[in-house]
Order: sequence, then structure tokens, then C-alpha cells
Amino acid sequence: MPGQVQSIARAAAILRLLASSSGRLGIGEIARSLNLPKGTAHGIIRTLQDVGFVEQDKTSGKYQLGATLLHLGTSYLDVNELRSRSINWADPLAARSGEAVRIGTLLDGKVLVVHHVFRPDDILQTLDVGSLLPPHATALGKVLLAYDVGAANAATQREPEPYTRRTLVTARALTRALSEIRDNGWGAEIGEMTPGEAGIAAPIRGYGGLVVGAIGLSGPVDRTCDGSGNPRPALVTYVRDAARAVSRDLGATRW
Amino acid sequence: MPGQVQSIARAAAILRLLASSSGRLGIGEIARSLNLPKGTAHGIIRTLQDVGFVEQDKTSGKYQLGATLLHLGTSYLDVNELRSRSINWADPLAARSGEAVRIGTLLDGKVLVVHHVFRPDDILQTLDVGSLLPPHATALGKVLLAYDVGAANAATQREPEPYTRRTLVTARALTRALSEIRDNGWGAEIGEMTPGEAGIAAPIRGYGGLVVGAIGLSGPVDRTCDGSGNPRPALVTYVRDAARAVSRDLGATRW
DNA sequence: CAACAGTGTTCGGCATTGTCGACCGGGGTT
DNA sequence: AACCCCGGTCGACAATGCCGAACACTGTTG
Repeated sequence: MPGQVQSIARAAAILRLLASSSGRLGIGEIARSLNLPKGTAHGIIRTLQDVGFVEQDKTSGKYQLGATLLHLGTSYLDVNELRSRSINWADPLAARSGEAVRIGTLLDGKVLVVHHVFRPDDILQTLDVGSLLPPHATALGKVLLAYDVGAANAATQREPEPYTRRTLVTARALTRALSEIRDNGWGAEIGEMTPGEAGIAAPIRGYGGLVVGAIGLSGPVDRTCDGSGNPRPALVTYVRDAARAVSRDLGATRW
Repeated sequence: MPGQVQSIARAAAILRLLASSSGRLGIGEIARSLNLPKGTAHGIIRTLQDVGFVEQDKTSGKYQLGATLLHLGTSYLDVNELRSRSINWADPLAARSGEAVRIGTLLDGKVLVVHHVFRPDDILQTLDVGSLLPPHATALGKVLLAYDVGAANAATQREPEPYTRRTLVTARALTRALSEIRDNGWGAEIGEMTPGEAGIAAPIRGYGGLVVGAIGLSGPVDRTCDGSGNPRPALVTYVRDAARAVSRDLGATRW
């Protein structure tokens, strides 16, 4: 793998920086964060501005992400095969289970939501397509980690952030959970991200059997789990069936 | 304005090309489309791939947009002030009018949808945040053109695409429609994009009174228009009130 | 009131950087 | 087996973009 194009890599770093720090940044802050000379950073940002990837607030002079990126992002959704194949199966799953359905894939060790179907009964939900979820505290994330050794190692390396009392924070607990998921072929999360909320997810396989994503539902514990605190078997079956159906659509055989 | 950074401008052109041609492209096609040597195009694409902006289909070797762009795009939504200020007013507008509400802004002479509230009664609608609408055949677009001379000129220059029999295709008709919108302070579209569908929109002004976006609703003609084929005055008032409210939130005075 | 510490922006010289076109290896098709 | 397309690689050359200092401006601070 020969070297990267320096300026493009730097431009991408600037965009990611702007995205992560959610807000406007001055050119000085950007240059300092990335150890770049101010002049260099300015040249890059100026071209990014010319192509519409960043915008400048005229009063404060600070920079933020540009509108073109929004369009590029949704264009990605149109092309994404995982999403397009999933849509047909996500709606029935939401209807049958009565819960919100999400489809995610791994991006930089986190879960990128590529599709989201609202819970049928409720309207007041915020769409979170495009947002990143923590891998260790969601059903989608744990399933994805279970079938991606690289990401799983990275996740167990650094201390996982605790969201609730039930969040898996130790490497041992997480590793065991992933192993269980591999044995069962599905995974769950009960109050590990938000108290009282639970999720069930199963892996989606693409051509060749490789896991390319995961589909799952989430909802209140008292609806998604039975009396003994385990995920309702009927819901698990629904999720696994949906995952299998999407996998078949993607060209995976015998799953 | 000193020169642009060549490689970044080229990288952006590649991304836009991939977005517009909605599908996978080979490196040869890309190089030919942009008049670049194959080797150069390859270097740029390789780095774009390293940073996750494009992905490569392993079997065909072709390239498509990458997942990172989806995240960047939604990050843009989080920062976008027009959107965040609008959300509070879009929901009530949808509730009062009973129709779908959209908020858009001008991007490269087209209408970029930055927010979308579904029609309250119906669930089966596709979210089109991030998609580009034609400016000359939508209420949002015509309102935005009416207050942007540059984009209006560009729109009247080239032959507008006809969608229905009622689409404004001549420069004269479009210019007159824009003038009317400026006089009235709001605009409408009746069956110009889709037969039987109509839209009503009003401009949103930012700090200093500059038009930075538009808010509008759309729905079946028999619900949004009265017996004589004009937009229902009550709905027009709702839309204009919402536009004024958002403008006030954005810091525009006396509108 | 002046000095200062910020900001974003410009400019020109140097050498690093990325461009370029030919070349390589593989899959299809003819 | 010859051909033609594909994507990927390599190395020489010089155009390119990087860099640091200087600029203009604002608001704050001594």
C-alpha cells in the first residue's frame, strides 16, 4: 500500500474533527488540534469551503460542516446494499414485534445506524440514521463485535464507557458475552445502555457468509423480556428470521 | 481568493461524481469522466478509501461512497442552525395543517431538504432529508429562487425539466411566478411536480433579513386547495406564521 | 489609551509532494 | 492463444502545495 495523498488525508481529518466536536471551530483551534501550521490549515479549509464541504459563519469567522456532505451522506444510503435489502424486512419485523427496528454496521469500531424504523404505536421518536452507537452497550454492537475479531480486540483493549450499572465494563465480561453470542447466533442487551430498555439483535451475512451488519429491535424491558428477565423467545425468533431473510437477499447461502 | 488545493478539489469532484451516478463506478470510468490520468485518480481514491469516504466492492473492484460520509452528513444536521431552530415549529405546523412539512435550503441551485415531518395520519412515507428537489417545480424551490437572484438567473437560463403538464417550463412564466412570490411573501405549487399534489411555502430569514431557507407543506390538491383551485388561506397563514417564527428564532427582526 | 492576544487571511521561496504515463498481472471475451 | 479491458504499481520529474512570517482586524486587558 503506497503512501496516502497527504492533503486529502488532512482534509478528511479536518472534516472528522468538525464532526466530532459538534459545533463551530476556528482555524486556530483546528490547526492546533492537528498539529498543522495555520497557513496550511487555512488553504485546505478554503478549498473545502469552495466545494461546499465546510461553511463559514460570516460573523464569527468560524467553520462548520457544509450542506454538500448531507447530500453525499444520503447518496451513500441509496447505494448501500445492506440498507436497500434490509428495508423490505425491517418494516415487517417492526410490525410483528411492535418495537423499533435498527440496522447497523461497523464503522471505526462503532455502530453506524443505516436504517431505522420507528416503533409502530409511537410517533415521537427521533430518527438516528447516521448516528454512531457504542458497540459494547448495544445488542447491535455486541453482535457485530462477536463476528469481527479486530474490532472486538480494540473494544476490549480500552476501558469501555459505563452507561448504566449493567453495562459490561470489564474485558472479561465482554469477551464472554461475545463468545455466547457466537454460540447462540444472536445477542441481547438488557438495560446496559439505558435503564429499562432492552435490545435483541442478530447478524446479517453477505456473500460468502461474512457478517456485514446486524438487525435488531429495542424497547422497554417489560415488553421485550419475559418474567425471568430473558428476551422473549418469540421476539428472538422474529429477529433471527429477519436477519436470515436479509442475508439470503444479500447472497449468503445456507444461513 | 488564492488557488485551491488541487488534489482536494479533485477528490471532491470524485465524491460528487460517485454521488450523482448513483451506483458503483470503476476507476477507469472515473478517470475518464474527470479527464484525469488513471494513476492519479487511483492515488486519490486510495486515500479516500483509507479515510472511509469511499468503499470498494471486492468482487468487481468498483468504488462507491463510504459509510463515513453518512456520519458526517448527519453531523452536519446537528450543527445546522436552520434545522435545529425549525424543528420546534415544523411539528406544530404539521399537526395544525395535517400535511407533511419540509424545510429546505439552496445548494448548487437545487433544494436541499434539511428537515421533514411526515403527514400525521399516514405512516408509509419515505424520509427525504438530504435529497435534492428541483427548484422550479416545488413551492420550497420557487420561494428560495425568488429571493436569490443568482440562483434564479441560473434556473431561467437552462431549460427547466417538465415533470407534469403544469410545470413552468418557460423562463417568462418562471420569472413572473418569482415576482409574484416576492410581492406576496409566499409561494405555491399546484400539480407542477406530481399531478394531484400541491405545496405551499414561505421564506425563512436569518440574521440581517437574508433569506436562508424555506418552510412549506405539501399534500393532495383536494385538501390543500379550495374550490377555485387556490391554496386554502388558512394553510397559507399557518405556513407564513411558522416561517416568521423560525426567522425570529434565527435572529431576524421585524419579519 | 496603548499594548496585547486573539482572530482569519495573504504571500512567496523552497523542497516536499503528488502527478503522470508506462508497465504489470489478472479475467473475460473473442 | 491473442486480445482488450480491468485495477493496481512504480519511479522520475517538476509542479504543487506546504510552511512560517507578516498583515489587517477586533476585542480585551493592563
